[in-house]
Amino acid sequence: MSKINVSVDCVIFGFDNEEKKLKVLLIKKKINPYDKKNSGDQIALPGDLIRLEEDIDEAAKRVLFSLTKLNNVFLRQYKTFGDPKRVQSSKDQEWLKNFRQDPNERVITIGYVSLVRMEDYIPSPSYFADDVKWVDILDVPLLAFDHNEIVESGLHFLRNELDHKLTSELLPIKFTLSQLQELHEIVLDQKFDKRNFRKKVISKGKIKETNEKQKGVSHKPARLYSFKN
Amino acid sequence: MSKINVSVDCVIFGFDNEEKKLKVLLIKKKINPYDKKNSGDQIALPGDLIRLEEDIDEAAKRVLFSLTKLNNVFLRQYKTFGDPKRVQSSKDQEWLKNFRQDPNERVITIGYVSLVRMEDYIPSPSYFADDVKWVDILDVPLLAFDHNEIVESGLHFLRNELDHKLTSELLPIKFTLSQLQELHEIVLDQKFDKRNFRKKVISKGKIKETNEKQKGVSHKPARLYSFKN
DNA sequence: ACAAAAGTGTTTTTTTTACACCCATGA
DNA sequence: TCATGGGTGTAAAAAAAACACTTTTGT
Repeated sequence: MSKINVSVDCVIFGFDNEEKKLKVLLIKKKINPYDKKNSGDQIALPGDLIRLEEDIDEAAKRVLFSLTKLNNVFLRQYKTFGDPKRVQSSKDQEWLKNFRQDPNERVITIGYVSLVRMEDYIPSPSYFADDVKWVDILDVPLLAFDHNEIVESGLHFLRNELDHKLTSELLPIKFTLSQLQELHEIVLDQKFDKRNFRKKVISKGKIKETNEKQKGVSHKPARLYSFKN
Repeated sequence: MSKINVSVDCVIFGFDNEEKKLKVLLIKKKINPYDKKNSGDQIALPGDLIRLEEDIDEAAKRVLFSLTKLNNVFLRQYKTFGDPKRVQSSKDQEWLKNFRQDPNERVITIGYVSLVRMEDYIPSPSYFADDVKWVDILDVPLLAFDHNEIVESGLHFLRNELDHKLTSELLPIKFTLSQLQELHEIVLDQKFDKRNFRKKVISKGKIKETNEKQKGVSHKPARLYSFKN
């Protein structure tokens, strides 16, 4: 017999339009209500065991929804973490023993990343999540298990793979080129030249002009674009 | 209880220096000796369940060795396959029922790719492998489970990720630039211009000249290079 | 009229591609 | 001396980077 616990962990990056920052969605896990010291307090990625007959991509969607109520998020599998000791550090045992039959058993986890517009996805804690919040990627605290490593490698993956499919989730259906540029700048943490950025993005042929313009802005209104298809 | 069988599958690509082709390593699985029809005959990737307390990267090495005797292969994890029905097609049940307690149980598999010099890695079947062979990537037959899909996506990954770490396994410690070029041409299935290839590969700074030259060739002997570090 | 972001072209630099001949060796 | 693959530079084309001023709107 060599069956193993398998979980999914979701690294949801949020593009914060107000603070112009990239954030990551973290949950605070419910602790044992009888534990007065709150020693089981844990900040973690939304993640949980997958079910016996569930597709892994489906599991990622379900788990994300069950803990945060986020729905319709495009999730991309990027890496599986399988160190046999990854959940056995002492900091994690307190929580595990309330939620798992055998808290010492290994868990292999499949990592998923996504990138969403923060304002469109208001998470709300549920199930074993006591709280859910967006945390600046520069202020990520010590997390449960190996979740700091999972966040790091998720960010790395995101920056290398930033493309049409991920970015098209992030903007309104109709958006300005400046919004698109800002998105790229925040995610990649790099500045681009306005003219060059426009030339390149238009030449890629993934977006098209609409006839509409911004309304109610106290400057020249920008033309709105949309993604093709 | 939601523990699941987890396996690794190794997609080992072999660079065939004689035929100048890219091949993939497949095993023929042992069938039930009492089954006269040989109906359990299966060609598959080398892969097997991981052990209870084993790191997944270690598992990939162990499994590859246990089935093919290949050793010291640099394996890279690239994707996890988790369709709950992936091992339940009828073509696979015959074999499974001889090797698994419950042949209907799902198995999640973690895919690993590698690229090796065929001549350096002479596989030899062992454990439940009846035979091991290198098969031209254009002649891959119908495989067990979803292994055709795993091979396809492994090839895709390889072509996108071909880099120093993968290629340095493929050549002798000291190699000529023509050997390096040929390797790239075969793996990527593309021709390159000799002068441009040399310029680019030298400018990347990953290789260095040695003072040695080829010996015993009936043409101008080529300078030998080695990878840095 | 002013502030604020939109919009737009040209030049320079860098990178990539195309291309052809002489060289050193073994047979 | 011939056959074989080794080795080299330059020009053209394409892609990327640098750069500054005018326009339209709301206040």
